[in-house]
Amino acid sequence: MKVTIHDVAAKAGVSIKTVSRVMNNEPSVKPATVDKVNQAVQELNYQPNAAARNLASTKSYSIGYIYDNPNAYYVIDMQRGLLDACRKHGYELLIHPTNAKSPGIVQEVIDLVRHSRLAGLVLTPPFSEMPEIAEALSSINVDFVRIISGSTPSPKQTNCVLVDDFTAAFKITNHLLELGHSQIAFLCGDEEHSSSGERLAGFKAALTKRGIDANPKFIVPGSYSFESGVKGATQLLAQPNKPTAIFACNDEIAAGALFSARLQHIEIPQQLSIVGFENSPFSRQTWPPLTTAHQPNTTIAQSAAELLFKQTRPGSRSQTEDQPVFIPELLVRESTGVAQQK
Amino acid sequence: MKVTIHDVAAKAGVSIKTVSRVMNNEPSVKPATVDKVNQAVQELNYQPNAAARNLASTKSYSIGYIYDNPNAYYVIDMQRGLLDACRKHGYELLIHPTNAKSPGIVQEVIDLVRHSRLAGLVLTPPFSEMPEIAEALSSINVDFVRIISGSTPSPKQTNCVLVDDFTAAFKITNHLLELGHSQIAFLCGDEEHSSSGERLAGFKAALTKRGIDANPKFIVPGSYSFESGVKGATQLLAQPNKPTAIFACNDEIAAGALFSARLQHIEIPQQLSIVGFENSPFSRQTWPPLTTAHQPNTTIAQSAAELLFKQTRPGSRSQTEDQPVFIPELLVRESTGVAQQK
DNA sequence: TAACTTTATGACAGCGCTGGTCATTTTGTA
DNA sequence: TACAAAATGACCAGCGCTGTCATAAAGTTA
Repeated sequence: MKVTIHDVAAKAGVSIKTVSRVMNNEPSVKPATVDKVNQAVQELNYQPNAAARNLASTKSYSIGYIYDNPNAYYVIDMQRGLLDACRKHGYELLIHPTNAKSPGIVQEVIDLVRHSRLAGLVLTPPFSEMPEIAEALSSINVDFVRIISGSTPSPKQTNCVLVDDFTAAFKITNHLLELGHSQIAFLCGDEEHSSSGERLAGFKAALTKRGIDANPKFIVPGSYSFESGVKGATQLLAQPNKPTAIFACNDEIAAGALFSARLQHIEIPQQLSIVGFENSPFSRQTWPPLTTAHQPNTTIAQSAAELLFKQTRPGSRSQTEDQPVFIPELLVRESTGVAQQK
Repeated sequence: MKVTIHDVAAKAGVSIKTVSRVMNNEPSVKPATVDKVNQAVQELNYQPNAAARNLASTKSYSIGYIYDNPNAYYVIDMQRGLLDACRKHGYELLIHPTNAKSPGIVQEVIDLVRHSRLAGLVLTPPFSEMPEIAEALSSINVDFVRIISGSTPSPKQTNCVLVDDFTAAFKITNHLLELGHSQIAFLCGDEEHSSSGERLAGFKAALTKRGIDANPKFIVPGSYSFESGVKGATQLLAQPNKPTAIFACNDEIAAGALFSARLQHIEIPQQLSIVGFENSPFSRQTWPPLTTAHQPNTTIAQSAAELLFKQTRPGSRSQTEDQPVFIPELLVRESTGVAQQK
């Protein structure tokens, strides 16, 4: 019922020390022994007692997830992925909701790490994009992994999981181009979020490749909100020269755009195509459902946690020094259609 | 920097055991000693090490929060409240996302409690409404607190935090009645959720009090989703005898109803009033913003955690034996207006 | 004031694990 | 076959705290 390291040792016919070695990926254990132990672990469903490990070890066995994201769905997904990875490795996850804009945020993070003796931290936007946090953590020698928007792994930032918004946006734009659209507008998200810039860049690149110049009037600044989508789309659709498609920087903006179009009795997708980004739950609930880009947040989170564990326990085997890149995947639904003939 | 119980003991001039007693509100410590220790704790900014406590104690210093709620906003709010309470009492929070409908769910919960040695559990719907879970937890002697829909504290269930959906629904309905509406329809949520039944009951009670009979055709079964709202409202508005107001069982349904009305060029609130329930973030983002009932989820969660701590540590002083009841508060926004003259 | 009960406090073991040291066994290599 | 190298075990201390039980201080009674 309560499985301890002793039970595993007995079952595998080795000493507890060896079990400990296996659990911690320490070197100089024969592969055959590793297998034996792992099998016993499996059969007994052994999970190391995190409290005991934390207490005994100078290193710690818990990682932290700091969040301040109005997007609850994103947080929940991330959490789940982190939790999965933690469970697998016998780590604990400490969640810490906070306010990214609070002036004492850096100190708060440091205190958290110190007090809870965290092995490391997973940072998502906006924290992953705050250089002062990264510097502070480095200076006190705490490992962390950042989930950021980007396409090209750089040797400098080995501790990053990249979400390739650029390529995803490129693909989405291509989808619209293939449907015959050439008058495509872009509704931006918050400027501070690099994801918005990356997506815009991917959008522009796809147009350029087709020899189309992005119409500056069709690029509307805004923020990641429904209201911003309503406002942006209303503005666009009031122009004499209307776009035939709108690329919204995320699903909320797209929902706003959808709403605005509906108000003006514009048929979707017959008269206007709209795409979103993120594949949030409500992108399926709009009418028509949104074409969007799916971000596998749970998987991304898992991968971030794995990367963190590798850093934290350099002794571990399978040292594939990789920097994961995730490309959100195009998800075609009913909000996009063939471009209207002029 | 790393303050332990020994430091506090030295500073206060007592043994570590006494410090431990004070930290746990154990009886039979002289008030003067308590003060001495507390002062030392304050001066050193001592916080007990949760890992060590968990390891040493048969009881544990962490509580669990099991969730399977598609409503991410709800989960995030609950989490925050639980976290606040935990921090205050030096507890840890263990979150466990799972699938409530999985056949092995009861065993899973038991395993979780056993393995992580939880002091107790906070249950929200749907878990709080599953008798088999409550029974299983009772049988293995694990404390838990349920957050459930209800209005009258009962001596039987001392371990409940009540959310008085009945009264809140009553008030919302009154709001509509006061605006002159008499033809009010009700869009139900999932039947399994008792909240839907409670809200309906409150709705009916308010009508009855005004001498109005609820029109059975105006009570539409459904589920807590946008689609359900679209469907229900479409059905209602297709009838020759249309309601002048719709009470949606939650904001998502209300958003769906709003959407349906908009499709049919029905002006809100001039031609039709719509109310939601929950005050979820997007109830502010619809157009017009929804009149709704605000549920203080974070506060509710805090109170649930406090109640749990009291159960877990019966030794503690200030034993106010209360059963908190929260009444969601009417929040009037722009989706409701004076009833149209016929 | 002695004898006894109650209350307050302390000494000590041990929770489950890791880290270190050293001895012993097994394996690989010349 | 001899010897070095790798793999494993035995053992101990200790992480910071609580539980148990023994002991000291205070309060009560006759």
